[in-house]
Amino acid sequence: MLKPKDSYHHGDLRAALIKAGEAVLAETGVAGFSLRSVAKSVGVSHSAPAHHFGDAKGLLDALATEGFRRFLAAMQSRQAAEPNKDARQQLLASGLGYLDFAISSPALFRLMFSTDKPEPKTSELAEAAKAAFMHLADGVARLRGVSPFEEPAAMTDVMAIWSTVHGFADLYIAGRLGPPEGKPVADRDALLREILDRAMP
Amino acid sequence: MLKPKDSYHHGDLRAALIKAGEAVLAETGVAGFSLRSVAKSVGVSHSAPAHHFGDAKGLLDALATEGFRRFLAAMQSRQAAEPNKDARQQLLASGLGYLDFAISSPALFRLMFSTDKPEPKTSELAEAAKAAFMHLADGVARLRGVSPFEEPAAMTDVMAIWSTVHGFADLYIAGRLGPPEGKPVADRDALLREILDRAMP
DNA sequence: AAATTAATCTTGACAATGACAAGATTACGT
DNA sequence: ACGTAATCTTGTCATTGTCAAGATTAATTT
Repeated sequence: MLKPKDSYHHGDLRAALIKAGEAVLAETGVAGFSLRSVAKSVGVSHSAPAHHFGDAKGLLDALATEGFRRFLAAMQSRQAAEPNKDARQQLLASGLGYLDFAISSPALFRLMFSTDKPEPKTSELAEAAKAAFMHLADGVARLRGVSPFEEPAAMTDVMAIWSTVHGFADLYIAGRLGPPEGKPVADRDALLREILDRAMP
Repeated sequence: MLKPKDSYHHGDLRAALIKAGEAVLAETGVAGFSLRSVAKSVGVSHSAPAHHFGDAKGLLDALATEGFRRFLAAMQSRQAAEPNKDARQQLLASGLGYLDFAISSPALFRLMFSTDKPEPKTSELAEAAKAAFMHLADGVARLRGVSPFEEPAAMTDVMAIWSTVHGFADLYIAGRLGPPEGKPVADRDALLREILDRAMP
């Protein structure tokens, strides 16, 4: 898995482009994102990414896919920190992980939710996004004791919880809910807990 | 205020560019937006917009400013439809107007909240955005009988309500809350009412 | 092991774009 | 009427996405 930089073939270009793409996205935002800048930061020609991702949208889709996986991992990580709590506390913990991810990767978070919902075919992006959604649906199922896909009231809970945490995260990273910097994690978490608690009466 | 197309000066180019810019934004999204395409659709040279808006960000800021004004008008319009209701129903009506705007102008809505919160200087964008926020703050003040700027609990209400309706709108226009098309307005409104109601216990 | 095929990456080109500079045309104030 | 400022055009350059053609290396077959 080495990357001999003096050889014609890179060896692991696809992974390197994704990694560099995330860095460019984090630094410049989606506006300053360009295929050529990513290629340059990896040290390959401007046209090398095309073979792995097709066009620009292909690389952005790959970044969003990787983003959804880390997004799910962030929610699970917060849950794992308090394994013995009840379903409600587990669901709140997921919400905190949701916010963690948005704050740690705001541009990627925006990218993931800016594109229209991908076709539910067998695309990796659609699968990764669905896995994250299923995490929420499972959490509500445990809270209510019934699947949201069978009980409309539980699906309403899903939408209420999702809307609340998503709106909070989106407004937070836009700097519209308070001072962009400074608020310690404890306060931020407590605020989201209180607000999110209302969404699951 | 006529627009003699055969004269050297346009006469009302600034307004025409904003109008055309909104059309381009609605059709192609922010990704396909370009200064030159807007200029071409108005029938002026590719460099004409620069004198009125400086660079591309200048035009986008102007579009966002106009967007916030119509955004506020959409909320007030829904409120005006039921003038004799109590503060809670008025606030819910504002939320429906929030969603109305997001659905009618999704690309513009995304633009308005995608940029970082503008500097609170005397920019028109910051003023228009603040006016929309003040509408929400006033609604909560009427509901609770105290200003959110004096009572932290009321400010928490503001954040809860804003997060909920914003998240719902953002997920809705991304096609993630249900079928992108088809749902009649009545169902959509009823769903948002029920969810938003939880945010103001 | 040698040859053929496939995959990977480079080079070159083209049109579209944002930004800038310089000039042409018109409006406006004195 | 004159001079100044505002408005708009033309021309240019660097950057970008996309495509086509070729060079290099890896994989597969024989």
